[in-house]
Amino acid sequence: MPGSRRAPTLHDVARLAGVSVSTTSRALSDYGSSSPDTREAVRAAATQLGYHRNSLARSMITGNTETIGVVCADVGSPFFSEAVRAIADRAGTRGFSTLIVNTDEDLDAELAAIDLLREKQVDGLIVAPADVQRVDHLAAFQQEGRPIVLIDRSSAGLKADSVTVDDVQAVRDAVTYLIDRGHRRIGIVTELRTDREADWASLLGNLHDVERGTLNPSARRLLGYLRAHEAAGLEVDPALVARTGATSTESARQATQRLLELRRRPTALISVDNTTSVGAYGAVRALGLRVPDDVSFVAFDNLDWTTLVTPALTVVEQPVHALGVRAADLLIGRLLEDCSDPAEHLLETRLIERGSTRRIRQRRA
Amino acid sequence: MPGSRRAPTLHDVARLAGVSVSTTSRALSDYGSSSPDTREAVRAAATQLGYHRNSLARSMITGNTETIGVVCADVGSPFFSEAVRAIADRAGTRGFSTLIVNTDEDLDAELAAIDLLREKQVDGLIVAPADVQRVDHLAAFQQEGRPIVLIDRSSAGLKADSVTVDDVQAVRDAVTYLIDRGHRRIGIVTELRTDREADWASLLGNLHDVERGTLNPSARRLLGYLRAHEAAGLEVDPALVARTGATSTESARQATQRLLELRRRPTALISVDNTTSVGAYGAVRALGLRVPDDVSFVAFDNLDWTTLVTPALTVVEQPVHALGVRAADLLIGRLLEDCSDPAEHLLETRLIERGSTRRIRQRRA
DNA sequence: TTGAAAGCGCTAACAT
DNA sequence: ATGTTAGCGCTTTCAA
Repeated sequence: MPGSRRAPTLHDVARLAGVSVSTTSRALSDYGSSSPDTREAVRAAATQLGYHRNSLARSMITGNTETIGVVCADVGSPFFSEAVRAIADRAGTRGFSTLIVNTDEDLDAELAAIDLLREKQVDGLIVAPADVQRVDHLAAFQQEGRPIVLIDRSSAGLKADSVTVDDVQAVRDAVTYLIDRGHRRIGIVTELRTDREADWASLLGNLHDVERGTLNPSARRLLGYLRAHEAAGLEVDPALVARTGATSTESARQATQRLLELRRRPTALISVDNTTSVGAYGAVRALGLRVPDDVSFVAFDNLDWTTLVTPALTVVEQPVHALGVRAADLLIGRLLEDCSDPAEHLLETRLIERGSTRRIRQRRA
Repeated sequence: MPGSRRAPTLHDVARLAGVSVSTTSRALSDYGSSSPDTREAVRAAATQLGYHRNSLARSMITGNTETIGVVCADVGSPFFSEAVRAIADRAGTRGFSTLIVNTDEDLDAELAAIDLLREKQVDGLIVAPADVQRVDHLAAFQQEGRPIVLIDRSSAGLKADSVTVDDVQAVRDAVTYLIDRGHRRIGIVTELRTDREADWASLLGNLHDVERGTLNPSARRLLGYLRAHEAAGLEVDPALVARTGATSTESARQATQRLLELRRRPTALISVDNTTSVGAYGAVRALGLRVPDDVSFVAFDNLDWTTLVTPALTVVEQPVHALGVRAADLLIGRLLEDCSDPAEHLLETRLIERGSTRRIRQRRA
């Protein structure tokens, strides 16, 4: 590189200012004490040389980097990008930087990410774990004295703060909303990656034994769907659960398409996140179905586009920005002082009624 | 924090393995040479202690952190979130971490971001400058021997690689497409922040003197609009340029609404980015206008939702992911070896025809 | 208020 | 192949 001259160090500034390195350090970091005169002189020397502190060296001594790591599935997704935006901003105003790693919900990638971030000496982590049941690596990280805050998911296996929405309740409410409007065949499009989750039928038996923090979000949301049915005394037709195995709109589209081609087509559809919303709505459109005349639709997440389609979609809104801010605040709180017990922080969702659902007359059974 | 015992260092591992620190370092980093036996012993000791290297210490010596900084307006936006996703992934596979800072297109925030990243000793920067005309701080950063790659915008004031699309041409083509289909009153919704840009009428005079790298993207896209008209021998009615002063969909919505309420309403509309697309399309919907019967519509950026509305929108697609990958590769290339002259890398856009434009019969003047 | 000296955890010459 | 030594740039005792 051109102009690759060595960056000026404290030493250089000290020499120019005619004082010692330690005095220079004090004058610049205003810690300890230094006379106004020296401070002035040092500052002048620093500017003259274009000095910038090397925070690596500082971190080596202080033991913290003022950097937090964010580990999530995909910063490219609407959910995480907004959350990360909130995290980075909040952290920034509180003096912390943000390192990002994507995992694509892959556990191995997550392991590697944690290792990397540990080596970079991040002070703490905000994580959306790929699998809330496999969190040993996170526990190990905590054991090293570095706090973790979970976002979007909580884990029964980890004593850590978590910032989530009550998604079981959110979907339960949304499905109840549909049931109240006469819907009896409600399709749900959800992502179930693990075998245990895919075997959701087994959850039906012991619906209430399912602990918090043992299911990933989309499985939890399915649980909300099941509970709504149970509460209404309705059976769930397994055919109405469209499972996608991977995080892709295309996969969701296909699963939804199969659902909508059932002989007894569902009269309503609910999705559980951005991806399934886009995929499911895409399938509805591809089949030329009218919303809400042919099928009612409730989407998860209040994205821009849900107000741009006709009719605008009724959605379950998550306070995404607030989730990020809260996660950042919790983590930094722990870093700075707070030694209270970890807690689960639940933020409120909101069902925003728009035009994509309609009341239907129940057919007789 | 519980379990806050000091993390094991090379020293600890060395002692346990019964060799010197430098041997340990060599064995672990496989640099220099070490016998298989020692390597084995050292590895064992390391695992036993749960040793993890401190890359801060390493960076202090090697002089690089294997970390790149990304400075953009908003990781929460569809464009940057996808670009950042691509950057982080590519960088990750090449052994680099990614620090993110948002600027909201604010120059002061950008200045602060650069300072911060410099202190954190990032090896290089990928930047979407808030103002392509004010890049002294970026030049200074380069002077310190650290490379910068510009993304989404190039700057005449900076000798740096840039990865962009030819947005002038892209919009010019899109507008020409509309003109060819008989449109004579084409509205454009664009963001012009600087006075110079807002005074775009002056650009009309010396259309061809406008250098690359002196206009921000949305102004460049306006330029494409102007050139298309010029090439077709058409006058531009200034009333057809809806200016939004800030990056917000609401601002774009309002500007578009005013445009659509003109006595002589435009027969077609083009937007210049995500924000203006959402805002403009929202205005169309709010006014109850039909696309393309009442107004044709071409959106910039091929977002999910553009295929979910009816009819699906004709769009100008940018290869967002590829922009990110290329930017990361260029930067890392510079970091590793490449000393060639900086270049402007133009990736191709594509006009994807869908159903939102129609051919109209020209009214006689 | 200031300076000298120690050292954070590691790598890189240089000996051996 | 291994150990010794000397730092990287900074903060932080401790004495003066």
